[in-house]
Amino acid sequence: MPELPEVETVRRGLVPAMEGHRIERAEVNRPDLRWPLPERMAERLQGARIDRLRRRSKYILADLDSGESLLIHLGMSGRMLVSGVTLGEFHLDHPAPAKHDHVVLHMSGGGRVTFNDARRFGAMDLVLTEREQAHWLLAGLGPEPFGNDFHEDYLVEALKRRATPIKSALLDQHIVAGLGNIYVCEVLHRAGIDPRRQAKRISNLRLASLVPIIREVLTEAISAGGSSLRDHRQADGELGYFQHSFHVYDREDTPCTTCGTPIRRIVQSGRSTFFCPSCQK
DNA sequence: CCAACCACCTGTCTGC
DNA sequence: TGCAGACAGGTGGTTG
Repeated sequence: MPELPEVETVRRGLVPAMEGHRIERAEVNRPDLRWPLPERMAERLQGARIDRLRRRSKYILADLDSGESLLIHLGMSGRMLVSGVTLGEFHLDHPAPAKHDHVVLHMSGGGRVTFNDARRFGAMDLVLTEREQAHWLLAGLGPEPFGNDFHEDYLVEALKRRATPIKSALLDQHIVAGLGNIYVCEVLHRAGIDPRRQAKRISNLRLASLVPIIREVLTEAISAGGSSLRDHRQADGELGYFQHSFHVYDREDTPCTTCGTPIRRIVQSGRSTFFCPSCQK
């Protein structure tokens, strides 16, 4: 599922079940996700109250009253399913146990959060909240797209000597955190930039234009509840609908919404890139 | 610094 | 229906 808008959507979906509630019991069905779960994770979680749910890049951080934060990454296929809470008029019933339900958090208040991840590229760890910035998974991350550290001068400086294709540069989490394959493709289409172009061969003006475009695309995607590919659902079971707003991603051979030229698919550093060969120069 | 690969896993779809 | 192969929203790592 998860680029920044999907992770943010998941975070918001988890709030009613988790924030302000205690973890009565942590059920661990598989201790090996992408990496082994932290030592004694179930015991360290049991009884802890979750004071706040935050997001950093594509990570969710659940701050516990024990002074630790539970760090969650969804990888490619990870999902967080919420049940046992009432949202407006709808009660979310507990689902039947499913294949790949690796961790289940039983919350006070009757809520339940199920981490399901078929491919097990996802991860969880516990980190001291006040030291989280030094955590090896977070330490190297670039600025948040919506943060004050992400601005035109920063991005121009970060990109203007890079020989790598702009597509690869924007996927690089050291440069800006949170973009993934979908949103990089969409951003470059909106910016009219050829994904194959070397970052350093793009004018400062055009590089700077990426800042507001990145924010626009991500904002629109978050408003839509993210993108639901292949029927992946959000935390409350709802489908995001930003996929209906894609201009290039997963649209190979369909006409460009701007000029009608067929969208092309190429592979860059092992990932599919979709772009309009006519609008993007 | 960078490109090109590999690794980690499972599920789904396509073409034969 | 079976089967092989390609592909999937991520990311850490090695090699040249």
